[in-house]
Amino acid sequence: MLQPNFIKENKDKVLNGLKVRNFKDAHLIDEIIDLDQKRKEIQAQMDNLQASINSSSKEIGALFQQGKKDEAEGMRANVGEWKSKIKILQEDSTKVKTALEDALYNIPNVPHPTVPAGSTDEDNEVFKAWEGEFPKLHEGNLPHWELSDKYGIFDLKLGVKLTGAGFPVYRGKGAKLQRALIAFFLDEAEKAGYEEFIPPLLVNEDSARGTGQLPDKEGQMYHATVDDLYLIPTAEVPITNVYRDVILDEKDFPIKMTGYTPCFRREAGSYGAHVRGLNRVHQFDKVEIVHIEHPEKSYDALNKMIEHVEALLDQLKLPYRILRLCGGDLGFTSALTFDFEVFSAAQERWLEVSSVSNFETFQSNRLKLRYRDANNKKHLAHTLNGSALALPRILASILENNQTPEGIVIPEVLRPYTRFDIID
RNA sequence: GGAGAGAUGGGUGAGUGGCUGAAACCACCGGUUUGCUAAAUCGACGAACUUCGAAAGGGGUUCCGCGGGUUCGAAUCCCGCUCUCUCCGCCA
Repeated sequence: MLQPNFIKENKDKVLNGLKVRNFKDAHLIDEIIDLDQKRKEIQAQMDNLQASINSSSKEIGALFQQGKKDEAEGMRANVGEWKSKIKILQEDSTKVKTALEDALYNIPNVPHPTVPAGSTDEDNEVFKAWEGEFPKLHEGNLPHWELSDKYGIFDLKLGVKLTGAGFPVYRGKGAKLQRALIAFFLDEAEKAGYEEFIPPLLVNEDSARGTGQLPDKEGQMYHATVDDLYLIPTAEVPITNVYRDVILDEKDFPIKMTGYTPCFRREAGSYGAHVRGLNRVHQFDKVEIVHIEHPEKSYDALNKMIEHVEALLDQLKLPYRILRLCGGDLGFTSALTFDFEVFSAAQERWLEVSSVSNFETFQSNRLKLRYRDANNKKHLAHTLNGSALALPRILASILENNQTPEGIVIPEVLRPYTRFDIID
């Protein structure tokens, strides 16, 4: 969520940013400025009345003590009048604040200047193309879901029986490979200086609001209504919320956290083409990395996170490319996002496996995540996160790219974890 | 799930209707002192909104778990909620 003052002071910048996103409701900007002004005016009136009440109350107390009841009674009448005025103002104030908040919740983050204009994923910029070789597959190669059936790696039909569509059951060497990937990703994150967390998989409304899943993406989360908790769609939510309502010291930066969690996404309305196999599921595993940074250093941090994800893909020897998301494809809360796509050779498709974003102060404003500078002034910190990495599509591309007539060859870096080198 | 107790500033903890944004102690920070470490001593020390100011800083309002109520006046009284702790039950 943007701050009203920021919007007021950077109106042109905000409007231009919204244009890059193809954002239609630009009128909300003026509305916000007006509502905020109105809010201040009402508040000032209320404060003045309250100040009068407070000082009168003191006098009344003194008068009673001195036994001057008549004078005191007279002042009580005034106070009563002021109180009813405040009550009326209070209602206005609530209305204005609600309207202001609603409007603010509808303004997405201002894109970074390097974000290209555009409306769909076709307008994303290829930031780094793949310049190496693409895997050459043997005759009769198969997409990963058929490989899975052949070798017994994961079972979607069994998932339907146990839960429903989109809940894969990994078994045998498939399960071990999954565990190996998680351990590999976590170990690499640890080497890069991230502290590992195992957070709760259910979060409360405050947390979901803090990172911006609510109210924007309510329909994407599973909601356990009896206890009013949400299944996390990504570890970003609990891990970033560790620092909700925290005032950091400048020297605490950078804060680097990682965690493996299953992720739950309803993916409402996204059935159809290209969702076969593991391409899109309701529950998947992911290792997430989160940075909390000083505003001046957050883009350096973003670069480091990109390098970290690249190193993972290099080590797995998967062909990948990096996209800089255009305004239209950029997430609501993000200022700049790079997507990583891995080439899955049997489907001959690029599959998104990671998304690395800088949210600048958009999340920290909701989170009330601040730091004190050298002069003891408080400022909002910057938050960033990225997948490092999301498992299902990595698994899909490993299966497809590494298939041979003899079986599926395990990438070398994973063998210490799997303790087998082929699935046959 | 049943019974009871509690929730005050970074921590411990006082405060039961006005003099309390909040004692005291500890921690943190700044100064003085000291052969070093330590100790001693003095001072500053919460947050949000807002207003004046170039800034330093000053003013107003709000905040003692959250929400509502009583009252001229609430940390203090009343109601609802949430959470924590203790005991019992159940249990990986």
